[in-house]
Amino acid sequence: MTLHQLECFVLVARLGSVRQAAERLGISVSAVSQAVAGLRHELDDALYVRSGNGIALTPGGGRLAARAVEILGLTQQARQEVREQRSVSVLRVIVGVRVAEAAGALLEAFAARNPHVEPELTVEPVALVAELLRDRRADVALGAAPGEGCDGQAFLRYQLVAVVGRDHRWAGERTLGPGQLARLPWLTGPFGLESATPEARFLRRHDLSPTVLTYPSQAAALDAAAAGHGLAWAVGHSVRRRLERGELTALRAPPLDGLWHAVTLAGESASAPARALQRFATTPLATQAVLGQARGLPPGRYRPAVHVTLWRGAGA
Amino acid sequence: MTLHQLECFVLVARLGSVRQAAERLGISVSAVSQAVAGLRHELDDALYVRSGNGIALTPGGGRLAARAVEILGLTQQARQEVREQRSVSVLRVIVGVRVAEAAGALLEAFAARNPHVEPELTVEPVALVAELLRDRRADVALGAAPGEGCDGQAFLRYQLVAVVGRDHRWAGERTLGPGQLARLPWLTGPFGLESATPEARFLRRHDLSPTVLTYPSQAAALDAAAAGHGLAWAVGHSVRRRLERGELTALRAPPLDGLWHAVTLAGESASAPARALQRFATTPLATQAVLGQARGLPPGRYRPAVHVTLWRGAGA
DNA sequence: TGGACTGTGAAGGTTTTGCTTCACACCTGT
DNA sequence: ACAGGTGTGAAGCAAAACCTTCACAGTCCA
Repeated sequence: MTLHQLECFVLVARLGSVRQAAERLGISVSAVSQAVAGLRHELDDALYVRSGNGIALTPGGGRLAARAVEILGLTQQARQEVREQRSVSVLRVIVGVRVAEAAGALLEAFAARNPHVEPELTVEPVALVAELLRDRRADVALGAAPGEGCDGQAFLRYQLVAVVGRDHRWAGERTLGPGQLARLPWLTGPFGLESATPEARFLRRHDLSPTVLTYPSQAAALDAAAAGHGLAWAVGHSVRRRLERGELTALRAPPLDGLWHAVTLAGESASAPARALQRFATTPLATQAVLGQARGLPPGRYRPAVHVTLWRGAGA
Repeated sequence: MTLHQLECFVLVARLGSVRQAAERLGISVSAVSQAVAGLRHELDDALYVRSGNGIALTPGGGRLAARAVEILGLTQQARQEVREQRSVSVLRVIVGVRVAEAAGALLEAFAARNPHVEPELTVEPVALVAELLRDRRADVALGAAPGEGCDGQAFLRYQLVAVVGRDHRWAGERTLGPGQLARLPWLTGPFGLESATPEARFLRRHDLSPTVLTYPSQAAALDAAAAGHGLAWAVGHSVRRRLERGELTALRAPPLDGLWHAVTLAGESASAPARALQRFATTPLATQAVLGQARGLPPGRYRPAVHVTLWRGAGA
């Protein structure tokens, strides 16, 4: 698979015709056909079939076209990024869903004091975080406890509280045991109940398995809890205001404790900005940013490309 | 720029040493060095500098390494995706932030009746949607009115209402004119106030420019409005329950009307699944899914890779 | 100050890529 | 049936990609 082959194929897929693609590229029809033939052979998929007066992509061809466009877009982006902003380093930070809200404020504060660093935040399943760090897909991980080969620095102790809607029949009524908590549906963020989280450990310890419902975001799961659809675990300080306003009610159950770490690769492998963020996370300034209310930013500060795949297939 | 070159460079960046990269690849040191030299020349950046007993990446080198890992990961993913699930077509759907919540339910309903199609949802700035569709970065766009060369099908009329917190001094008090609305801060989702939205048109019509604050998600902006930080525009039916519960209050102001479309490329260019989704969007079933309360899904249905870039630089 | 080590670059050879031309198979519409 | 179109594959050739070897310039350490 070469970029050249992908370029040819994308054009064929776009224009729906080998001839037109060849014309556009200024080369012969046969050259294009052969480039695609290379892909076809390597991937063992027809990619497209002749259909009447043109071609029609196979499902595999469609998938390849989709990814190929992304790949070519990224190469373009890479070229551009390297050329521009030569003095600014990119710092790739990954977090689990729960840390994500807090991480925004933390990175803002960090970026404000480190103008030569551009943080880039990606949300991933907690279980993947260590692997992504090891594969150099990211420079710093926030949240997960450090795995082997990694160097972690604890920066915030937090409490998870179980919350339900205001009018829930259990609201504030009495002290609830583990078994009772598991009788409500548990409402979670997009990755479901992740096994590395305090609430998952809690379930394992008590050998319980409540119904789990996933929502496209942590905020949506909380809204669903507020609407009375079940129970959600939230970081204490982040829902304090909503509890005060009475939109949510904390259940009388023992809160779960957790500890967030700033993790980098061990030893020499970590970059200087990565170390700097790790150090910064432990400062009072950072703590203040994380604990503070979510504040709006002037426009043009976020450039998110949120990408959600509705995923069919056997669980997992 | 070839994939081979990127592979070499990524390994050098990871291992921090040309020699080790060469060893790992089973080729000579010089071969690796030359591969990188190709990139170096093309991108006009040193990529790394010799530093003591090894190398240190330049900022540009760091950026390239980051993107290169993504690119190589995508090629891997492409290979795998084409091999697996030969019978399932991927359908790339793009939406603006506001449609995003509703689109999840719609795609779920669509996927349930079209087992051979796997929808993939991406959130993009409204202004880019038409361009992305034309560039074949997506198969269907939901929300934006159809541009030229596209084929749009209106499927839902909605109302935007201006909401504030429960205890806001303006809550339910009197009828508010445009000028008064603009005196509050407007709280928006991640892309800020997008010019193609009804509320932006409203502002242009009355030549107003309120303070705008952006939040990392639409839900976060609404939460901020509930907390009294300003005004947010929300799709009427999606906040009905929160209004009933009194968490939010609708201002007495004329609501703004909008119309969502399902847009594909015109004529033959649209794929069969794209057309199918477009047709589906206009059915009562789809309407019901969109208007219904956000419901939780069984775990393992979402596979989001949310990716947020904190972006520095001159506005825009 | 050597010696060991690291990365760079030129020279040279082999393999692969990428292109064109040509022959051919297939579909379409008259 | 036939011409006009489309995509495929073999043959051949020029260009490049890719590798190795070798010479060389820095850096580190005894």
